[in-house]
Amino acid sequence: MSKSNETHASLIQVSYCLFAEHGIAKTTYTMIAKEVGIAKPSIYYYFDSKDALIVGVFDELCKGIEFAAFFDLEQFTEDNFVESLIAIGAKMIDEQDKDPYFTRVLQEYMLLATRNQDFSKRLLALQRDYLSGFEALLEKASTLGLLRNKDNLTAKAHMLALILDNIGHFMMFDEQIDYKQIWIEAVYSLFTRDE
Amino acid sequence: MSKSNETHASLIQVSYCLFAEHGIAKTTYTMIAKEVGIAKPSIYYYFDSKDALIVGVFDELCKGIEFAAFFDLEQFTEDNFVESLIAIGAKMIDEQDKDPYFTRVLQEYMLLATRNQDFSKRLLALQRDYLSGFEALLEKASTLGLLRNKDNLTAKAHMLALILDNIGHFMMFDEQIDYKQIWIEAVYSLFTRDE
DNA sequence: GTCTATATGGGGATAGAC
DNA sequence: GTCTATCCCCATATAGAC
Repeated sequence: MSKSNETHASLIQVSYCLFAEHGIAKTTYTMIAKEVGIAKPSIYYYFDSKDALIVGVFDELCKGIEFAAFFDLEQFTEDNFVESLIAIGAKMIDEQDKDPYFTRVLQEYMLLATRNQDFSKRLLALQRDYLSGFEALLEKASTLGLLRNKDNLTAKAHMLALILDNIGHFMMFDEQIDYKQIWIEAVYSLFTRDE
Repeated sequence: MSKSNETHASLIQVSYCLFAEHGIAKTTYTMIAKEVGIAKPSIYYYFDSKDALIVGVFDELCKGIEFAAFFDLEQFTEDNFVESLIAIGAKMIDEQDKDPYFTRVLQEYMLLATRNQDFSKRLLALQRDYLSGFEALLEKASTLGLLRNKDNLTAKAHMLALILDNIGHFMMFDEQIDYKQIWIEAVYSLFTRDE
C-alpha cells in the first residue's frame, strides 16, 4: 500500500472513531490531524473540505452491510430455516456488541440524512434493501409452509427488519437486556413450532 | 404569563425547532436570538451557557412522554385488550407523524447521551419505564388468558417496546411504509385471535 | 505528500449602560 | 430584562516552501 493510501485509510479510520466519540459536528481537523500524526493542512491533500471527509467516512461505513452480506437466501432450507434466521440475528448482535462505534456513527449519519438529500437517498436505499430482503425471506418460508400465518407478509417482514435495526439503537446505552432472546421471540412469533 | 416566562418559553420552543432542523451542535445563539427576536446576549439572562439551554430543551422534551401518559393499565379489559393496544399504537404513530421534529430531537439527545452521564441516566430511566410498562401489560394479558403463549413474557414485552420505538426512527425518512399494519402484526403475533 | 505560517470568519461569552 | 459593544478562541481553509 502506498504512503498516500495509508494516510488516506488512516484518516478515514481515525475520523470514524472520533465521529463516534465526539459526534461529527464536534470533531475537528485539529483532533484528526493530531491522532493521525500529520499536520492539519495535510488533510486537505486528501479531502477538499470537511464535508468531503464526512462523505468519505460514510462511503466506508456503507461497505459490506447490505442485506445480502448477512443473509444468503439459498442457505435457508425447510430443515434449518428458523435456526439459521436466529443464528444470523445473533451474529449481527455480537458484531454490534464488538463495535459499539458503528451504531453511533450510523445514527449520526441518519440525523445528517434528515437535512441532506444525498445521505437520505443512500440510507433509504439501504433500508429498502433490508425490507425487501426480509420480504423475500418470508416468501420463501411461506412457500415451504413454515409460517404460522401467511397474511400480511410485507408487514411481518418489516417487523423483523425494525426489530433487528432497533436492537442496535437500544444496545447503544442499555446492556442489560437479553437482545438475542428478543430476536428469538420475534422469529418464533411468526413461525410454527412445537410448543 | 409574565414577560420573563414568555421569553423563556419562546427560547425553549425556538431552540427545539432549530435543534431538529440543524442539529444541536450547529444551532447557534445567533440563530436562536434572531428567531426569537431578541439580542444574542439576552439569552444569557435565561441560560448561563449553551449547555444549560440544551438541558432546558431536554427537560421540556421529556414532559408527558412516560409510559403511563399513553397506557392506562386499568382501561385494558378482556374484551377490549387487543383493540386498545392497537389503537394506542396508532395514536402514537399519528402524533409522531404530526410532529416530525420530536423524533429528530430525541435522536440528537440519544447521541449526546452516549457521551454524557446525565442524559444517559434519564433516557435509560425512560426506556426502562416503557419496558416495564409493557411487561406489566403483558402480565395482565396473560392473567386474562389472552396470550397465545405465556413463555418469555419479558422478551415479548421488550419486543413490543422496540417496535414502537423504532417506528419513530423509520418514520424519520421513509413515509411509504404502513407502520400501523406493522404494529398490528406485532400485537397479533402475541395474542390469540380468530384466523 | 507534507510542512509552517497565516487569513478569515463566526462561535460562545462578558461588561456595563439603560 | 434587554440592549450595544467587544473580547477571546478556535474552527475551516489557503498560500506557498520543501
